[in-house]
Amino acid sequence: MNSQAEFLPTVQALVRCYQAFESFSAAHIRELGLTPPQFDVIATLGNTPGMTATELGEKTLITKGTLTGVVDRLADRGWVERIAHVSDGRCQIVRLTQAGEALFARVFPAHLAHLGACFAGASAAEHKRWQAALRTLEQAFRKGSA
Amino acid sequence: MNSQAEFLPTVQALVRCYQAFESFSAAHIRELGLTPPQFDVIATLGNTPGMTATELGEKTLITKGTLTGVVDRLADRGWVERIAHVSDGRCQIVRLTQAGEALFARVFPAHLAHLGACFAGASAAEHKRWQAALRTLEQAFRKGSA
DNA sequence: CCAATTTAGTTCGTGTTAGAACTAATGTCA
DNA sequence: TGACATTAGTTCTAACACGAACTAAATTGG
Repeated sequence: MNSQAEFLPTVQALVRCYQAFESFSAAHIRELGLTPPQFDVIATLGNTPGMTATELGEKTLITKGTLTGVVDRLADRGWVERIAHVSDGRCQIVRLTQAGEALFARVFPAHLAHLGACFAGASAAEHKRWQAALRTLEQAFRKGSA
Repeated sequence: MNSQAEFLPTVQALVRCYQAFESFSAAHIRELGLTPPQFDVIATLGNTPGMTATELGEKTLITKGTLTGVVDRLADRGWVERIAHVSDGRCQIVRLTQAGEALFARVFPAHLAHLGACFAGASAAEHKRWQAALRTLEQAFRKGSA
């Protein structure tokens, strides 16, 4: 056990860093007329032939109950469609419509550029450091939950 | 501009790390009978004489519209109370009740211990590395949004 | 082949989230 | 002092989050 909660600054730094990213990213996504989960779904479906809802949920980290509603709203706007699975009657394939592909082509590069602007001065070595730190920290939490 | 979106792995690592923390932390908080924002409020008010709702929102990163509802539910359960500010009629002080203090004494150390278990093998040097990385990364996002 | 279990997705309840519009109290400044 | 702007908090809407209960379709074991 840790004596004096010396890990608290680490946790706080993680939360603050994530919040900074989230608000920076979400503000731009909203300008594009989407919510963050909607953008995630569009970005995940882009350049694919579609996938099952379960698979989509795993990639976007959206739980299945929530995903139903997100896909509903995207389908209402004509950006995605649900298609019956060929061999498994329980599954359905979610994929972009033509309008969805057009949306993807418009918003995905724009959002990448928006994020990329934060890293204009970052070296490859710095990215390595960030990734190494984040991965060891992630492992600490996964180890804890095992 | 970055040539090939070399920053994407960094962003993905951040999101994955945060999600790992969040799900590990939230699962325990729910076992304690609270939601994460409720826990944040209780933890922030603990060992203080109370504070204004605005100040509480700044510390917990909960926006004011949301905070109204969170404090409502905590007040319904008798853990916090709203008190008129002495000199400023617009403000109110939110503080723990006696039951709230007892709750704080029970859940705050328990949750710290839960989080601390993740870091049983982490050295002080490792914490320094994590914090340094997270702070420079946070700065990148804040610089971007400036 | 059929009962029991598993899996995919929806629905439901409670709570959180952001932003915008709103009310009330306070400050500012000419 | 009185119009004007600022600040604190609430309310409202649309959407998301999670877990649990539910339906339907597949799979498995005997």
